[in-house]
Amino acid sequence: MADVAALAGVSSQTVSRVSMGLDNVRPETRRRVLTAMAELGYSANVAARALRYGSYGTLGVIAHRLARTGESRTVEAVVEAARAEGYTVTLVDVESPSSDDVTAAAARLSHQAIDGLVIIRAETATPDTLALPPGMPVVVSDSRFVGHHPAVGADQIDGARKATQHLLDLGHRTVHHVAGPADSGPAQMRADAWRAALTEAGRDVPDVLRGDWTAGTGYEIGRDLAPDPGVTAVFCANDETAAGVLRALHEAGRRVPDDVSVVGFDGIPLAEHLWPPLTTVVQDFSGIGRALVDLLLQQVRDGRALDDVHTLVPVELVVRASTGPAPRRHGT
Amino acid sequence: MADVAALAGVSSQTVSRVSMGLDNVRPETRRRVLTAMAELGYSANVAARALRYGSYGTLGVIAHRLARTGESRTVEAVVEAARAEGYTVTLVDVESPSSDDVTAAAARLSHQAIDGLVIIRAETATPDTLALPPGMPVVVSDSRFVGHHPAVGADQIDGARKATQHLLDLGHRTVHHVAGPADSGPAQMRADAWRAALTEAGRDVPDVLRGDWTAGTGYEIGRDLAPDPGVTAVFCANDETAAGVLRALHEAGRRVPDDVSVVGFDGIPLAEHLWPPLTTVVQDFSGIGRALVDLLLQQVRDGRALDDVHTLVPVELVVRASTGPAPRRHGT
DNA sequence: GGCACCGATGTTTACGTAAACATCAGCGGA
DNA sequence: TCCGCTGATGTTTACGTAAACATCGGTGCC
Repeated sequence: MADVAALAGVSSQTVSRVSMGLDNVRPETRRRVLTAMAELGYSANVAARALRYGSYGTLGVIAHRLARTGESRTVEAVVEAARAEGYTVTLVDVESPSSDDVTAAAARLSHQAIDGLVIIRAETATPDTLALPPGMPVVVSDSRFVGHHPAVGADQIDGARKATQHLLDLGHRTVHHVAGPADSGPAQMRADAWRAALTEAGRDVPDVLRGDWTAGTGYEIGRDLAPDPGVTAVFCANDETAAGVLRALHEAGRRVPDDVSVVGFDGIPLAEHLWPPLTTVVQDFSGIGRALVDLLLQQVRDGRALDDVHTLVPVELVVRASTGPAPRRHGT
Repeated sequence: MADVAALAGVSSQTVSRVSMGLDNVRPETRRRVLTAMAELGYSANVAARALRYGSYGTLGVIAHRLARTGESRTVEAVVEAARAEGYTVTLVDVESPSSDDVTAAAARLSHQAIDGLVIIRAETATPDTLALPPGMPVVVSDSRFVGHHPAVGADQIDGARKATQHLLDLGHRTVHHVAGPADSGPAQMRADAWRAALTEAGRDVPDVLRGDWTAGTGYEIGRDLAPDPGVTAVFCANDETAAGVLRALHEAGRRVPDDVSVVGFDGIPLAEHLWPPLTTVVQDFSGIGRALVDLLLQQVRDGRALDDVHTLVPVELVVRASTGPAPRRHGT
């Protein structure tokens, strides 16, 4: 900056004014400064600016298993929304969603230069154990922090109800559920809503089949289910799991949807191109990302904590070829 | 820091020494300072430290369409590798891979606090138009920058050759190719290698079918291909595209692999659970991520540019049920 | 013509940290 | 006993920026 000032024959303060776009600089002076800046390849030092202002123009994001569908799409949306607001995003991927790891990540990040923190799917973390720097604005996505930190989540319950009801409407006597891991909040909500929908309809509630979001366990569970003629409708906690179930059904020679109907959850781009195309509950990940950034920036800018805000993002059931009428039973 | 010093009854310099872990502080003094730090919830201000040192402990990453398979897995690996080296990662997602957008993103990022820059799949950008701050260390992944910036890429050529050869070995007369977008370097390399493999084997080279990495165009192209009995083997530029092709073949009633064999590229987790399970060329994304960070940190730490380093990460052909012997032709 | 005011620009200072240098107490050897 | 050395700690300064304040030349009005 001093070099630029010297070259342009002005004071460093004038350079600062030009670089900040203030208008109380003579056009002629401004031009000289800009020329000097270009010539020296000058650009403002962010560290100094952050030091001066106490803010960084950066949001921290903590995600678990970033490469997973929901995570990467949410992160993409957060990055996008943050950019629109003039913020960049610093990312930390935690190995496990345990509160210890999340706390450690939060600590690492808050020692970094961030103005606020987005926690994506802090599955098992409980509020008591999440130690955050005092005054650090936080939002969480899809978690159990609801009531402790502002939160944004897709309407898991509505989605799971719609999926279950869709299958019942098609004439299936009951619906089996391949759930996500027990320590996941969203998995729990989906399972609960599935159970509630069956109970309200007065149907039998089969045991929950416990998956871990991966296609691999979906496949294994599917192989157990396939020989059972009583299984005619399966609601899977996510699309990957559903893909595994579909594969197991194909291998066992059971036709989809003639013998068994399958529904997924998430709405991954590939869902439409599985075989058969998968009926699924589509989440609006980019809406979630925008809402997260929105809620976070409200706090960052007002310097005020929003404790009990909870934004619910609607979901949509998209019906495709993987679901169909229940097969006629013998003697019916 | 001043508050901590006052509370502990020492100078701020002593606080600094404790916070940096230097050992020339009496244990008793250190204890007092640590107590004061804990009491006040003190943690060092990164901006000031960065200002003092001129380095930020942060790497910038520019990605296009972050939620795509290869991108998110590479980013995850970069984040992981960077963390292992004590760096955090700041992320920018560009809307298009054009050099304009990448340049703008690089400019935005270099105004941010970063020590080095990772560009993932800068598809169309050409070196001439990529204006980077002088002295900013850079690595690129899978791009045409090879020879201008240090680069890391999967061995696209070997992978595409293996895929094509695998199909020829199964007795197929030729192999059709559903390519990625024309402006993508990796797509180009895969198409070139496919063409070379066919030519060397003395086979006909069908027209390239131009996709855009999505399952949607794979499906559309698949619908065009399905009615043609001359099409018995299809090599797709990525797994998503292959999923679309599979769907189109199923809908048209062509059996896989009995009538048509299909090969993908990338090795997404879902590939194994498509129907039928997809033969594909598996890329080692986490290896790529590690190599990128490696190459970048060499430059950051030595302050020296590595101009013509090009790390090639091996790929592996994984054969599954989507490929099989060529169907017997009439009269053979 | 002189004075008050305004816009353009320069000067001083503070942000929080850590290196460099200064100081000071205590200890061992001559 | 005194000197010099060593280790612990304090003081000064610089990093690059921008706010706050100071200055200076010009303009308009009485």
